[in-house]
Amino acid sequence: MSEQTFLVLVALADEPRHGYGVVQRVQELSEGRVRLRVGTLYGVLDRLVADGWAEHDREEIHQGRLRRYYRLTGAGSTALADHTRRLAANVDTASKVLRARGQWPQVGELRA
Amino acid sequence: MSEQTFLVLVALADEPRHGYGVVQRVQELSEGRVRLRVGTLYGVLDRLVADGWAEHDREEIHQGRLRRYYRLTGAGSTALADHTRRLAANVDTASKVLRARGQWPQVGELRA
DNA sequence: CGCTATATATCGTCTTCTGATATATATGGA
DNA sequence: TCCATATATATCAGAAGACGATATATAGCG
Repeated sequence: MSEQTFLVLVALADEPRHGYGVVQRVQELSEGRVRLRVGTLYGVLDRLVADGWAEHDREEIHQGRLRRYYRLTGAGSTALADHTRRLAANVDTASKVLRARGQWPQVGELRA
Repeated sequence: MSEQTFLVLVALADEPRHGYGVVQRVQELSEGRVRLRVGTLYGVLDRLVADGWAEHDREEIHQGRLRRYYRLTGAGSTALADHTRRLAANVDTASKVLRARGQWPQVGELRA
């Protein structure tokens, strides 16, 4: 799963959001690192719906503009949890190797 | 950075390895989850060298078969550390949201 | 009146992963 | 002896996915 797809799932896990809202939320969540392009967003959203990980929520007219909301499904939530565990395992693996190279904080080092 | 590229970097950070050795190490590191195809491996390796994240090490004949070793560069090591921090931040972000949905262990829950 | 933000959607291109294929030697079992 | 499997390299076509560009349209601000 790409970082883009992952962050869209996190954004939707928070609460149902419309496309543009997802773009903004992803930017917030990644502290500005990931600026989701609309071309990417709609591709991701379509795939999530096709895979049963997200579904259409309501539609709203907000200040004269249409907002199409999406919400996370149970399967999507489970997939997100699974992937997060996978990422955590990778971080664990990498930090062990990096620690041996002196490129990762030793235990207690941050408190020193 | 894809999980494949990430795990190749981790495999090389450990010690210099040849192509086939990387495939095996990645499988170990991911506990069997990621089975790197050779088509993927050589593409990743070529890109790492082109980006200055890995470089050719020695060549050896081992039991009549050629082994072409690759080693991680300083830039590669830094990139790996950066990406690992990024993954850790994503895990942190996702686990907060999942905890609110009751899909992530609460603090202390694992010890209960 | 024009710029920026909000909001949707599509399309071609590029990068990257996958699966298939090719070649070759060593090892172990039938 | 023969065949399958493991080791080891490399290439190529196809598919998936991200990106940048583009299009359309309204609201708000200067």
